[in-house]
Amino acid sequence: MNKINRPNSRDKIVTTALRLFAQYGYERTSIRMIAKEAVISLGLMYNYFGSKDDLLRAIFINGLKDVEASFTIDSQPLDIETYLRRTFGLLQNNVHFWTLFYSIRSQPAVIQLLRSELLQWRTFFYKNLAQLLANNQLSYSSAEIALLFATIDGICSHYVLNPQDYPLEKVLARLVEQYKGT
Amino acid sequence: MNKINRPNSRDKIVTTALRLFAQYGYERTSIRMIAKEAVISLGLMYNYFGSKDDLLRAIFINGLKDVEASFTIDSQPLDIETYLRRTFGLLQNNVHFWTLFYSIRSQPAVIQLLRSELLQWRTFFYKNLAQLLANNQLSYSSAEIALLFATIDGICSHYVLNPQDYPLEKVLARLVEQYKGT
Amino acid sequence: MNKINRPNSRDKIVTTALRLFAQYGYERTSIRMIAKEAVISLGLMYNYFGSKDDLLRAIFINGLKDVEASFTIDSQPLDIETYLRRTFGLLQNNVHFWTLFYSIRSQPAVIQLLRSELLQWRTFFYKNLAQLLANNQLSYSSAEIALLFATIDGICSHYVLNPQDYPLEKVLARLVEQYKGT
Amino acid sequence: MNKINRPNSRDKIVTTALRLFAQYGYERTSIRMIAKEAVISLGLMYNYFGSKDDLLRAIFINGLKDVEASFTIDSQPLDIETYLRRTFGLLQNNVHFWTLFYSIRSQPAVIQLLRSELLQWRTFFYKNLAQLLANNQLSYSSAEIALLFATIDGICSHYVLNPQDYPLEKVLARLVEQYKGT
DNA sequence: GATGAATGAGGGTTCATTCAT
DNA sequence: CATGAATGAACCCTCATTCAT
Repeated sequence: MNKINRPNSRDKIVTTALRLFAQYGYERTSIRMIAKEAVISLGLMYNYFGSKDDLLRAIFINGLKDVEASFTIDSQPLDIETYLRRTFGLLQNNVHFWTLFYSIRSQPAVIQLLRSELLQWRTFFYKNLAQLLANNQLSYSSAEIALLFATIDGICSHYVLNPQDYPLEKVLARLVEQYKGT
Repeated sequence: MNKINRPNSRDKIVTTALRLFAQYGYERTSIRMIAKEAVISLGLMYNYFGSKDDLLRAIFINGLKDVEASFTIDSQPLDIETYLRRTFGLLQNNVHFWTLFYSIRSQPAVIQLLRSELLQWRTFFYKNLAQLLANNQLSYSSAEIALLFATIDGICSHYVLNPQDYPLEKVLARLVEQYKGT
Repeated sequence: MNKINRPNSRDKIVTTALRLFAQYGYERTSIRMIAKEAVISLGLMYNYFGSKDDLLRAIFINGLKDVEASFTIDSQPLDIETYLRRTFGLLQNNVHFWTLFYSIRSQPAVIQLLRSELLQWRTFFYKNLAQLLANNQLSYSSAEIALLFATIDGICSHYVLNPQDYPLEKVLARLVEQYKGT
Repeated sequence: MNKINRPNSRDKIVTTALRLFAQYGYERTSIRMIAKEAVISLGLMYNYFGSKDDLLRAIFINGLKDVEASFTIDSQPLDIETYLRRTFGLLQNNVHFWTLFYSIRSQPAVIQLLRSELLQWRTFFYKNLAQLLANNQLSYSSAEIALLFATIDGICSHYVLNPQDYPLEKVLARLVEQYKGT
């Protein structure tokens, strides 16, 4: 939103594109669809973004910024439950983005566009998890981290496949138990 | 392969398509690319499959058949390690297929084509995991199953993103420990 | 024509398509041919019409509108000669359209697209003929109408097969005689 | 039919092709459809005919032969009613052929293939009609002939558009009246 | 900033035709 | 005679992108 809540064109484009990309997939969403849905003219997108790929990249970078923001404000260590709750909170706050994220992460063609962003995300996540395990007096071998990473990522990807029905809370509880109980 | 190792056209199409779908993604792989790569004519695919979608479906169904085959031959219960080794063995035996699998599972448009196959796969996996946990005197609440499912799925999806470097063996060992040690 | 005689793209498409459809037949006229002949780009047609079928339908509806317009302006009954002259006048004014009309009316595949338009045309024509015969104190049994309809339709179809040489005027005169003389 | 009622392949091809051409149109009927419907192999048609166009021509020539045969057996003049009944009899005996005939006669592209046959048919018909009118002490100006030709042709073309419902008998009766009564 | 007509490469698909068997 | 796998030109259509207004 820009100024007094009047969404400007750029925001309308980004928001609409994110929604449609998530709903139909990046490739199946045409610029025409976005323009029609956002009620703007066909060519306007090119005033703000160089290409469709650029638009995707902008959306992506923007979405990942939230992650970093969410985890760099703490001065003191988080316990596992808090950490997971915050992670899944991000997921639930922006389901469209994470749906897009997972629909794209495994697409070899598109992945090229976002190589550095994805790498950065992965690195950030790894560091965070290492810190988390260390802070909680847990083993933090690379295997342990990779395992926890895979678990969290698996949960998130399952969640976005079916947000309505996924028992996120229960799975979270069980995961906390597993790590707390050891 | 047909007869004395001479691959017939249908097999060439399927093999090539699987490889290219995995490499470039389903949408970005054109029938023309497949024909050129398989060194056949443009129209030949349509002698064997009704459409590009049909080809994908055939590849998919075929790939998932292996999973079922691999887990329905046992008369006695498997322990966790054996089960995981076999699962990851399938993954490593057919990396192209599983790359395709993960590149498609989150694509809303394509998912429609394969809804029933995906559901079947998920159901089969769930039942297997429930059985596995029960056989090994472990809790098998739905949360526990969902958690283990997400973990295995997460590992697999991470593996196909980078088969060369992923420390599959170590992660597997750690996962076994986690479940054995409890 | 748009404004000061500068034909806009839509008109160019419609005019060119009508000419080519008439000349080569609907099926044998490709979108590429139309684009090339109209000196526009290949895809432009799709800015104005949803499909090739849609274009045909638009041309058809437009052509038939003229018929109705031409016969609904009279407050008083027409005599046979006037009626026939007007009918054949329409034919001569828009030979391309009527050539297309007759090239399509008997094509089972294409006919589906235009079922309702063709039915409407036929109904309108029938009503007109009934009125005409009644106004001129002639028998107007259904057989009489069907016969006159077939005669006029036959003349028109023969005319468009060879507009240069067809003795339309003489045939018209003879037909008028036949009905006047009875 | 060949020999003792066992239709040979050539006949099966011709019969099936005629039916399908009439039903779907020449362009929309593929060689594949014919082969499948005739239960023969895809390539067999090319053993008997040089091309799809050749097949059409053969069907056409064959169908028109019947017309000539039907009208060259008489040693004595026909009266109008007999003549018309015989003409419409041919129509009703081979609706498929005449449906095809009318679906093709106005198609500019296809007409080239059959130019000489169509011309021959028209000439034959004209001569016949001239003879008929002369024999029945009627005017036989070229306009009169063209008019009668158009009328008969119009009736035939209307008939094949809807053989079930067309009031052929009544129209015929009215036409006879018209010419007898004058 | 904003519009939308115009472009043309490239997509999936069809189909007449050939030819080795 | 008969088969059907194989070919590739051509078809309709979509879409990212440009640019004059």
